[in-house]
Amino acid sequence: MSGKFQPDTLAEAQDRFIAVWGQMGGAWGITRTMAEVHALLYVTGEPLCTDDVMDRLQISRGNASTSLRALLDWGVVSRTHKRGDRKEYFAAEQDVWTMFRSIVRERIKREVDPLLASMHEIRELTDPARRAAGLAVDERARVEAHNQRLDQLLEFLTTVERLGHRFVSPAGRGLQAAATLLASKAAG
Amino acid sequence: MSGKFQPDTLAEAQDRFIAVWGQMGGAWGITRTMAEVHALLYVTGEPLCTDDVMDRLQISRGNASTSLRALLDWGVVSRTHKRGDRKEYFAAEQDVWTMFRSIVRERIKREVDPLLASMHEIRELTDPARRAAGLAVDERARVEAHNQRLDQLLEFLTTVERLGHRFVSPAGRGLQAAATLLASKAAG
DNA sequence: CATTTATTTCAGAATCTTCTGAAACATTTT
DNA sequence: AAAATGTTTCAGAAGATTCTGAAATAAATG
Repeated sequence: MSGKFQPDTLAEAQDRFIAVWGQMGGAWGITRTMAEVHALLYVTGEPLCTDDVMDRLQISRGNASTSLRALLDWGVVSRTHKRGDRKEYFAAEQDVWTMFRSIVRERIKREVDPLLASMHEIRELTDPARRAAGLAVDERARVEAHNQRLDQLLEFLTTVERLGHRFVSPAGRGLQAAATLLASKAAG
Repeated sequence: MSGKFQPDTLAEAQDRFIAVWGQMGGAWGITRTMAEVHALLYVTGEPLCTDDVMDRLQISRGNASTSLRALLDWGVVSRTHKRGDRKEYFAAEQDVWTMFRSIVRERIKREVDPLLASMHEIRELTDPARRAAGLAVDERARVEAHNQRLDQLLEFLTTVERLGHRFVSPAGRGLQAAATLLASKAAG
């Protein structure tokens, strides 16, 4: 016993943060391990090499390599090197808003944009100019209601996509400020 | 052949929408089937019973029941009845913004709030007033850097949580308008 | 250019998630 | 209160995802 101070309190806090962050990753469609690796790099604050990650998280080399690569692709982690050391080191982006901006950018690119493209294709299937000729009136009404539903969704998704782009763009600092303000207690 | 008009163009458009919406569900942490059931109810626009869902999506009764129940819990689908019919029918919320508001409300409640609670707990582990006494200076510096990182994240998550609440609240129509405006081409 | 060191890849294993189908439960009708 | 109809639950099966570990590849060193 060494009095009030536990020498590994910091390590414990890190571990718990890693666990919680990993859990969250799972709920939002990225793998738990990938989120854990990110959490480790973020909470550590300094560059770690593959072996550091393997040892701390108790995962295989393959898994560590794959997760680090994925984090690089997302743009939330970058490579570094140490003088006189052949290994690669990895460091997480330390600014939370910048990190979040990267995540938004990638998710729009990977999920929203393809979804919008598909939705436009689907919408064209029932484009009245090309398809409605010769329909019975009730069928025509059904197609029109369908089109209204798709259009509503398309408009919504387009708004989301535009907001996202604006947030992500260099000028998007403004949106960050707006968000902070809108979320403040003052803005009633 | 019946000329230009394909009698099942509507059904094809619905099926493709269901597929695309289901796929998206997977990427955002809800099950594909649940998203498909929701897509079916949304795109159909009228109440369907369990058997309708089973037949159209080719899934088991258990799966249909569970998915519908989950959608009810999320608040994006509601129960209905038909006169002279003992079955329950299910209809999706038809307003996209209302639907999205429900999703945001639930995700904050289920994922952001618990995350914030855990983060506060973790932050307290390294609360300087209680823990820093008697640390070597370098260790103390490390703990302080750690605390700054957690605080940054906590502040960010709190902003997200507040924005979400404001969006979801009855007064949140204002935020919807703001979002639409900010995403418009006009707002340069 | 052979050796050492570091990184990536990927087939199969382990694990986790989702689905089925039948039994249990609930409700309404006769 | 028995029968008929509709709904939920859940154990095990099916399926999908993630992980391991060793082989292949790449890069640096002497």
